[in-house]
Amino acid sequence: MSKWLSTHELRAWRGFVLNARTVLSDIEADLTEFGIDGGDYQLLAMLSEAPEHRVKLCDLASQLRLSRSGLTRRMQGVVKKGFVQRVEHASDGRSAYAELTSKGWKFVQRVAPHHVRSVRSRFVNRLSKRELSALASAFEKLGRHR
Amino acid sequence: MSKWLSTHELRAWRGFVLNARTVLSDIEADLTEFGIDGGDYQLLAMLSEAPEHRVKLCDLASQLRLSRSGLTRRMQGVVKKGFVQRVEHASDGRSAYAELTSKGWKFVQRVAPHHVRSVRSRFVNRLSKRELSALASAFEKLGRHR
DNA sequence: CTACGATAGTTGCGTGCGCAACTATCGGCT
DNA sequence: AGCCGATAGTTGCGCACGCAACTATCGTAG
Repeated sequence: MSKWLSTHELRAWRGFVLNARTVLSDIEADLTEFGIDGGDYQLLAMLSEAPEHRVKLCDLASQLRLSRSGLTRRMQGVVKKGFVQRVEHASDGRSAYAELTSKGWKFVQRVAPHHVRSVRSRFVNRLSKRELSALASAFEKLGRHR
Repeated sequence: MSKWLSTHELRAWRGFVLNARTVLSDIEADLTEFGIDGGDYQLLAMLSEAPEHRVKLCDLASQLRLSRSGLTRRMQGVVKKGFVQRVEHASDGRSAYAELTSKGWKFVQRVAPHHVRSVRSRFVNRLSKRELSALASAFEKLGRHR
């Protein structure tokens, strides 16, 4: 294991560190016409896929890779927009749920196809099948270590 | 081309969007003991590799995927730390260069091996050769579209 | 030479985030 | 029952960033 990165290793790392943010923020920019940003979309997407459209706040924070305080502020936004409501936990006075409202659910259904097109044109369609499946397994490995 | 993402496509996209930031900030966290963050390191690394250790500010901004104002603030930090000096352009009164000081150069040489170890342990070593080369070509493609 | 669009960099402002400190609640141990 | 560490969520604060507006300079067309 050399002191430096090999050419391949460096290309992968450099490409990743330089371009990852850019791709993400380009795709995020396509959401602004709907009045939300990427963080809001991720949150709504998580709730959409959850049973009963609700997730405990602390679980939501870790699924979204947000700090607890970060999620608190995220929630303020989507609650104010009427897409999510806070539901107190029945038996645990500390916890609460985030629950998709029907307005939020309709909103996701309306926006998702546009977002999917955006992800296709800026990400999926630019990559080969081989690259896509390598990325899938790579980021699953990288995410597992936590 | 379906309205939705296939399983593979979704795994790649979800993995990427959820884990990319985390990996980056974990590696960034390993730099705090040296008193800099990832943005500073990238800037210093760019200068280290440039001829004469100097790059025009506007080129530096685009290489680092920073806005011009973002670079202005970055520069304030590394200049104050004494790692970089600003050099006015001789014949163009608008432009200026960022140039690595000898202190900055020594600093990079000292920190780089630790950073490489960090990148290895949190990124390179967790991935297979196949995944690495797929990532390299993938992010080069994604970066080219701008 | 002058005028004007383009380019380089800075500044004011708003935003999203993490960290640390705080409050409130829970659950186990004695 | 009472205590205490762990857990859930909020708040104050600071930071890095982008956008838009601004200044200064450049280069070119007339």
